Amino acid sequence: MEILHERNPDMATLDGDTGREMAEQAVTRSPETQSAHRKEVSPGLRRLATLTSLDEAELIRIAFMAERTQRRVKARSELMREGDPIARPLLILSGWAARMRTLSNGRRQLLSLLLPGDLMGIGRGHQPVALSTIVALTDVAICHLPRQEELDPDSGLAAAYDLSRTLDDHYMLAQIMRLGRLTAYERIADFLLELYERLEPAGVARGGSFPMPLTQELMADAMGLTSVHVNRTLQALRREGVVTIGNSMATLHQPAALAEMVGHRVPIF
Amino acid sequence: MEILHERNPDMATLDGDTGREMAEQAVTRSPETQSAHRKEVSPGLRRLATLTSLDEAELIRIAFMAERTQRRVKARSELMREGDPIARPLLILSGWAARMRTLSNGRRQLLSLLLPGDLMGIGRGHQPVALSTIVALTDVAICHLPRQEELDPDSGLAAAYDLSRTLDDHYMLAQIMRLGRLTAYERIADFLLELYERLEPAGVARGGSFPMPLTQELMADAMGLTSVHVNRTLQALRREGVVTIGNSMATLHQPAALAEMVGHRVPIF
DNA sequence: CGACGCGTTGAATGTTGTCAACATCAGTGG
DNA sequence: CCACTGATGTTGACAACATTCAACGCGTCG
Repeated sequence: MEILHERNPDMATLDGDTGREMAEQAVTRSPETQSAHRKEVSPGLRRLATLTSLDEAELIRIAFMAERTQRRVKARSELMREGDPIARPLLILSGWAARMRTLSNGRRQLLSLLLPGDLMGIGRGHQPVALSTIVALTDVAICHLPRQEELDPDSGLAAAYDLSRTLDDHYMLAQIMRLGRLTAYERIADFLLELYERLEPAGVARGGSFPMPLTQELMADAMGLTSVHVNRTLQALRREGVVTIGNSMATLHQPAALAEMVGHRVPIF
Repeated sequence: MEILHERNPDMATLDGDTGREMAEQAVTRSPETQSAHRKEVSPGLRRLATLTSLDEAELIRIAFMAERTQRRVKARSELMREGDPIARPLLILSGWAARMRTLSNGRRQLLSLLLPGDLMGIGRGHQPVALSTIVALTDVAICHLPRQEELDPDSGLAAAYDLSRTLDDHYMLAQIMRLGRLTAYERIADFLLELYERLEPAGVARGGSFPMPLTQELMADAMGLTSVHVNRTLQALRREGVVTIGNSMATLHQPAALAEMVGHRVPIF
């Protein structure tokens, strides 16, 4: 089994770099301006903007803050360890991370995924503490965002925080359903559907296709299975033409039909 | 399979009755006053008071509000349905409830338990919506509490809301670990340990013993197993002298040793 | 080249689910 | 008071699902 976890990575090393033109671009983004330099907006900011309607001034402030506070983290390093105090909210600008827990005997469970546009540490109360270790699954870019108390309660960002928490909960419940009551086949199908659904607003998924950086072993840790069984189940899904996986990409060929088949549910908001 | 769910019970029927002397008693409660009428405080209020230090004035207000707004709900009825708006926070004064979801084919999963002192609808944002149906597993008494926005942010109750949310999350993560990576034997042991741990501050568990109103089928729904397998696994636990179950009570004989054996973790706060 | 991570495969084993039957008990109504 | 009913717990035989262990291919990277 491969080993994740490498405490204290270069979290504090590199600064800005991709955040360069974010501010202007964020401002530029309006429903009509669909192409051009719009591409350069980070997936995380794009996804954040889909959560609520953010006005121009807010977008500028967020984009600047993202630029100023951006950090890059290498795959496999720990973003956060269980019990750590969380000083300020963090936004995932790009890359994948996950909350995980490991048992003494080595069994490992991925608790929830953190994808571009997801927030960490907007939790609960004034002294939030990480409830689980967070590991970067790919190279990840993150930035700080204002604490909830610093926000105008009626601002778009405050609403985005609220919605983000609700979605977190929704996906935790989905995870519980998967692990408790779905077969391996259904779990994987449901999981892939969720990935597509969550990546799409970040602008990194289109037409049923999305990046799939997870190894089969990590998928196994996410689904409470072994990597061998994930492998065999993926083969079944491929054989049936449901999905194509390879080259770090996945494609769902009949998302709607598949969702129907495995009873996949989308968030109700 | 037994059918839960009975939409719209007599939620709106009976009023106060056990809440009679709550106010005085709540006030009376101080570390020294251990016995006497103290017994009459509802498990839910007792548990709530253990979450943070509530000053006298706060206790009085809460106890009065509990008395004024108390409702009783019969076992098997729905307290709330997925998608319902949640007008105000609810506190469980006594009895057990659960968040559950059912799949089209009848498979059912208990997502999380709600025990005396647990809160519902302190969720997220200003327009919280129930993410899952909530079913009363036993007869339940509930009451309203103030909305977070109505509280002094520095009050003990606000702190209790924060802590309650954190604990909710903790127990959801525990549920994910159980379902994803524990064997049936470990799941049940871990679950029983959690029950004891959560019921103790409500004053309804002592010396390893606690009320156990769940049928084996409900335990199965909680643990992602079948009732037949729960039955067999419970027999193993009994045979090994780990637990005694019967007469709607359960007793753990070596909680500490059991926790060690199955790697059970307690909340870190 | 060698080491390593990752995906793949086969065979054997283990765990959990399914189906069906029966025991017990509490409650219900004749 | 008894027969009936329904919910719950229990058991056995069997099937299905998932894990384990071990091995190998393939590509990447140093």
